[in-house]
Amino acid sequence: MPSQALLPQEQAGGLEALVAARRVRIDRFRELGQDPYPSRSGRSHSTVEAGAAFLAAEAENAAEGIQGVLLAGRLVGAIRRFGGSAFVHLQDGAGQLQLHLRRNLLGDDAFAAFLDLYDIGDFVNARGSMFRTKSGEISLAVDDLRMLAKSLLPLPEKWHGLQDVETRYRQRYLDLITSAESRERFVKRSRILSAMRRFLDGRGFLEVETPVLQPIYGGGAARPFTTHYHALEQEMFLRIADELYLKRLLVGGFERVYEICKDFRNEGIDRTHLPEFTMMECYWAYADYQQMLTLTESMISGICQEVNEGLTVELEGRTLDFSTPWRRLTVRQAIQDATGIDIEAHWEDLDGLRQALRELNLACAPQPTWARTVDELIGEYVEPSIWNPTFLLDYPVALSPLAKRKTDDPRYVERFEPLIAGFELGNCFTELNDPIDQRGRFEEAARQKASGDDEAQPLDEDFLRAMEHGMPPAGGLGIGIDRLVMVLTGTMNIRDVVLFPQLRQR
RNA sequence: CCCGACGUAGCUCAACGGCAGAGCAGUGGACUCUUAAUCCAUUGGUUGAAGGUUCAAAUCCUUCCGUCGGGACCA
Repeated sequence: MPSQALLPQEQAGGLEALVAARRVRIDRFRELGQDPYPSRSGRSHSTVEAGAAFLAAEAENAAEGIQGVLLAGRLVGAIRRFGGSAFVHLQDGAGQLQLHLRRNLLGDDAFAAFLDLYDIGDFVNARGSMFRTKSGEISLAVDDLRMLAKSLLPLPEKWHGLQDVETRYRQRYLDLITSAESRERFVKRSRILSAMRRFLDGRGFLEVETPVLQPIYGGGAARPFTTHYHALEQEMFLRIADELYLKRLLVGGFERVYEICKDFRNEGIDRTHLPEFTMMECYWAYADYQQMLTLTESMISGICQEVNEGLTVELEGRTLDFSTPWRRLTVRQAIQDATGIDIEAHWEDLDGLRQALRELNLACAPQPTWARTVDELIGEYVEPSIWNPTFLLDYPVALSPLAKRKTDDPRYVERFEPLIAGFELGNCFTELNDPIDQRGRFEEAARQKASGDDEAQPLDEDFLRAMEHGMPPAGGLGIGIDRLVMVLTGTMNIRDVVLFPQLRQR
């Protein structure tokens, strides 16, 4: 047996010894004329299909009929050896199934080879017949076992799993192998995305792609990542939003468009922010923000119903209720409820608003403009007070350079944000399509930038030219996909819904 | 960027100024229905890195690296 040959390497100790022992086994496979990394494999059933087939046959008293089942997957957990037999679980993309290996079924040589040459973590083909153990677990009695891919490094321990947060992010594959919960969360993320695409496709929206690298960034307030494009010898920005390009498509005659893509914002990381995040933006010509509101409500509640088979989600021990209709609340009312301040009493009066804050002893980081101060009040006092899905409506025009004014009160714009679990899930407004008003708002933003607001958007002449050719009235909506996945999966940290969150390079 | 906590065997964790340990995994052995298998034996360490204090440092101090939490910045 090859175990004799392991002794010298064993003295090396630690991980090196574990790897050295497995390398010896790879050599042993080759000495036996077997390829430890064969190109061909086979499969007749997934683990779940095999279990289902067995149950169906058992119901007809024909359980012996399930023979010649060929599984493919990874050995996981622990090998439970009993001299002449052994148990181990095989995990594939669908689930797990227990394998029972017996000397009298496999033969002496094959059984010895299993004990000596196979490790937890290896990919194998296992062929056999289905049966139920004495303790009732549906299992495969293996009559042929083949190596598909020998592993060199050990998997995390079976009982505690992978606890180290950093390793879970840096080596996500280990997290996925050992944590069914994590695996299911990412499966659900995928289902949420496909449900959203089905919803939008079903309403006549066209999925499009727009530039990630942009010569001028816009469509939001954020610091961008910058890069240099050598061939054109010019500075470029990674997009902070795709809004201005999607609107160009409205100008071009597409009436319903959407894009699901990564946006990049050069800002800090916390439970609800990552510098690289996924956004869905959609634009609907001839619709306004009220129609978009209905669309948002039915889309998100519909997705929740579809992926969770219900309208409630448990998050941090509390219940989120996605039943429609969601609560509606104006910005003015929400700020008044949360702080006692009526923003109309200090309209576009930065000093007056600051004075009111001081009088009420409200902690609020100093902001360079009136608009940013109102924004700060929403972020500090309104958002944390919201739990169930709520539409925050009607923002002051100074906060929203791309939104259309309300016809009955031009101090405000037709805009809402859906708030859930203390944070904003998205942003929506009736899009500004008056090119003269749009130019004025850009110029106002440029003045704010000059007066210290380094997040204000730069003027985009090319976009203005598009709008000057005529843009239909439209509603536009953006939904933060990562945050949507958080609330629909009951996850309180955005890093747990992103497969490979950014970490500092080590 | 600031404050705090943490970093020990492949994994999960002890030891908190006095010989660096356990469980799991691994290795050798017993065992043909286990599922955290059991039993016997056993390998495995630059205690994140560098420096300092001390007779003696995983432990105390300094700097650096990394992660987490909070703040700052920020949708």
